[in-house]
Amino acid sequence: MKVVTLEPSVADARTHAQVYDALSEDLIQGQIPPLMSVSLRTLAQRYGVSPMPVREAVRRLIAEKALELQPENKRLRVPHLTEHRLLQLMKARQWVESELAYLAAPRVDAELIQRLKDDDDTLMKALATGDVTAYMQANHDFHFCIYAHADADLLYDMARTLWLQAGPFMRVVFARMGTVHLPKDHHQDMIAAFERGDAEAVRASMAADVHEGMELMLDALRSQSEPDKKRRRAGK
Amino acid sequence: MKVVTLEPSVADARTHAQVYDALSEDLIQGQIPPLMSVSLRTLAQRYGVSPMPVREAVRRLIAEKALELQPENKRLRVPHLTEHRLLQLMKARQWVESELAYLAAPRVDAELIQRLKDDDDTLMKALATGDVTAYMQANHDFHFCIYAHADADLLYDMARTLWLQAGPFMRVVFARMGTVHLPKDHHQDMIAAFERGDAEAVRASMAADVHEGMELMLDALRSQSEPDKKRRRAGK
DNA sequence: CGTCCGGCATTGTGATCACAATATGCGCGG
DNA sequence: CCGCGCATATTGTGATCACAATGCCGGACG
Repeated sequence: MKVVTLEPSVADARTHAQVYDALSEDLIQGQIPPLMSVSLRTLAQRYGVSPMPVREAVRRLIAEKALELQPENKRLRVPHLTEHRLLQLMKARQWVESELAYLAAPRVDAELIQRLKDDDDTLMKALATGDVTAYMQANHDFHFCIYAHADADLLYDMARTLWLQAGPFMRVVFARMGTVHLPKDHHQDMIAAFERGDAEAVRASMAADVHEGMELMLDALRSQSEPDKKRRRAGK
Repeated sequence: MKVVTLEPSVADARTHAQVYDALSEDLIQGQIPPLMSVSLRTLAQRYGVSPMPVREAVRRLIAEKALELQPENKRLRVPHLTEHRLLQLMKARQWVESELAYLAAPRVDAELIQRLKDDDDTLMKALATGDVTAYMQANHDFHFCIYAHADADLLYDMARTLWLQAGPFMRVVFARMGTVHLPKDHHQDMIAAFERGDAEAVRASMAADVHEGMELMLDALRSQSEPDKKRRRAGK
């Protein structure tokens, strides 16, 4: 596995925090597929640090259910999403993220609007070119630069945790879909609602957007049923 | 600080998990007041283990925001609840816990009903005698034996995390109130709704119960304003 | 050729040590 | 009596080692 230099910008930050940031970004972007096994020493080597800070970062990610410790194996891996769990994720995401959008609505400024439009642009471009990574990135940025304006750190962290859980599987789905399927652009509606200052419409758009995205994942989960039990390993 | 032997029943369980369980129970019960400083070595001594498993347990509790690492000090303590944060906690608790109650409604059996009645009994007794600890315990049991029936582990864990954050402050408030103030018994309504199988009524009762409890905490937070800046230490 | 089994490598966990940063407590000077 | 500064203790963090448990791989046997 490729060695990644982890954000040398803030040398002051604690190592385990840097590892956490790097690892969680990889997970949200879906760089590490579901059921992939990882190990403390492997990750330590990957990020060029000792196993110690990795243990702390991983412990936190386990608490956030972005990683799991298999009870029988006691080995570390990226969790698999069951339909049952995905349904709960959908409910939670719908409430948390529509609430966040609702809270952000009265606080948006022209700068945010422009940024949202730009993000949506790059998102559409990524869809056109079939660049899954760019799509994931743009979609993430679109949502979270809204949430950052809600001035609600607790809800923000809840949303982040939920994305952390959905991330790996989201990547798989969108990669499979080939980015062909673009159901309807709730993002445009949302931007328009922001410009009108219509908080309720913003909330509805966000709920619809999340619902549709998760519905896609749900379909993919149901269709794939039981084709593969492949347990990919971390080694190069 | 008193030394606590941590659940010798399951000797197989990992030490850090036992420490986590013990520590989180103490926090939910409000045994450790807000702004109390703790330290890895102190806790290790308290539970009779080495600092290592404590580090892991604490790391998880930090992730769940039941503990915080002061950015300036880099020292460990129980977080203080601001009004801003408490409002978010209230919103989140209302949604998550009323949803859990709603999901549990069709799954209740006679046994659960009886247990809820018993719990409510001991809760009333605790109120009468002014036993804050017993009240906290009974109230916690009442709520979570409902949530356990919802078959929704993700939402259940969200609720647990929210209680973890509210716990220490809840204790302070109820201790101050002297358990005198008993606004209205939503628990009775809820039990009745469970017996009727009226899921919507259950949801409403739970939302009202949570709302009222948090409103109490909100009042207490506003009234106390800025009386004390005491920073209690962990030492005996 | 298939299957079991035995040894080796790798895993997570816990303990202990080192270290820089900070708080704490004591004594001195005012 | 009160504030201030310095020495000491305590803190979180990271590194390294030990160990039991499990996975993995290869050879031997049927």
